[in-house]
Amino acid sequence: MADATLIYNLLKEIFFLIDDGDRHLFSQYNLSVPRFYILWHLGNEPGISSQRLSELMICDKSNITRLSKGLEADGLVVRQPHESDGRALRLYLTEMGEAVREQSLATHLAYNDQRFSDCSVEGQDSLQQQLLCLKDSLLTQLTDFVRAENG
Amino acid sequence: MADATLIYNLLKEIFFLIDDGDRHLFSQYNLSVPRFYILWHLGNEPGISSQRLSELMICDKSNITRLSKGLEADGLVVRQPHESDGRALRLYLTEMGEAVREQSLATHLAYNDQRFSDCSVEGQDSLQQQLLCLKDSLLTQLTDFVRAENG
DNA sequence: CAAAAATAGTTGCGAACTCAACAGTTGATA
DNA sequence: TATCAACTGTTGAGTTCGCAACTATTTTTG
Repeated sequence: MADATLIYNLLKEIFFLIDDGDRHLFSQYNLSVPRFYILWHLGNEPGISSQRLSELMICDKSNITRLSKGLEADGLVVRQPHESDGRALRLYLTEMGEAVREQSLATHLAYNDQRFSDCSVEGQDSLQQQLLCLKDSLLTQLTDFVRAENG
Repeated sequence: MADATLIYNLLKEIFFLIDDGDRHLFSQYNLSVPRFYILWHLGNEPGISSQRLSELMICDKSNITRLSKGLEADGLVVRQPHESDGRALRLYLTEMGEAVREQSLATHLAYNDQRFSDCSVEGQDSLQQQLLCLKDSLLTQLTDFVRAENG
C-alpha cells in the first residue's frame, strides 16, 4: 500500500470540498444537501421505507424521521403508512417534490461533469474501479463488524 | 469522462463509511472526529491560528471557535493571544493534548492501514495521484469561485 | 397460542455545522 | 494622520446529526 494516511486525508478533503460546492449549488433551490439526497433516493425508489433510506444514506434512522417530516411540512414529500406492515412508512415525492428533484438534479449533473472534468483525461475508469473496490471493502468491514458485535 | 455522477456517489459513500468507522474508533479516547482533527493539525503546526485551521479543515471559522473552546475546557488545548497581532490567537496542545493525540493517532494509523489494505494490490499509486489531482482541481475551482464573487 | 425477540419509527439530548451580524485590530490610502 | 477597508475571532439562530431510550407493531419460538 502506498500510504494509507495520505489517501485517507485526500478522501476527506475531497469530500469537504464537494460538500461545500453542493451546499452552495442547492441553496438556489432552497435545498440543503441531505434534503436533496432524500429527494434523489425517493425518485429512484418510490415508496421506500425510512429504514432502507437510512441505510442508503448511511445515517441514523432518527435523522430520516426528522428530515422527511421537514420535507413533508414543505410539501415535497408524503409519508404514508405501509399497506401490510403497521410499523413501516412509505415515502413518496409529491408533484412539487418531483419538480424540485428534476430541476436540482439536472443542475447537479451538469455541475458534476464540469467539476470533475479537469482530471478526466486518463485513468478515469481505473479511478472509478478503485473507488468501487474501496467502497465494497469498507461496506464488508462494516457488516463484519456489526456481525461481530451482535454475535 | 467515465461517469461523473458515479464517481461523485462513490466518493460520498466512501466518506460516510470512513467517517462512521472513525467515530467509533475515536470514541474510545472520548474524542469526536472533528476534535481529533484539531489535535492532529495542532500537532503538525503548533501555534496555528483559528483562521488557518478553519482553512485546513474546510469549515467555517466559527466552528473552530467553539471546538477549540471545548478542547480548552477539557484541558487538551490552550488558546493564547498572538504576540504581535491583537486579533489573532495561537493554538497549542497541552501535555495531555499531546498524549491523547499520540495515542489516538497511532490507533488511527493502524486502522487506516488495515481498512484500506483490501484494495491495495495494484494501482494504489494511481489512485493516490488521481485523488491528488481531483483535490487540487476542486480547490482551484473553489478559489476561482471566491475570487469571482468578490470581484 | 402466549411469551420473547426482532423490527420501524419517534423523541430528548447534546455535539457539530453554516450563515449572518458584530466588535476589535491592523493595514492601506488619500 | 485620519479614514476606510480588510482581517480575526465571537455570538445568535437554525439545521443536521448520532446515540440512547421508548412505543408500537410484527415475527419467532417454546
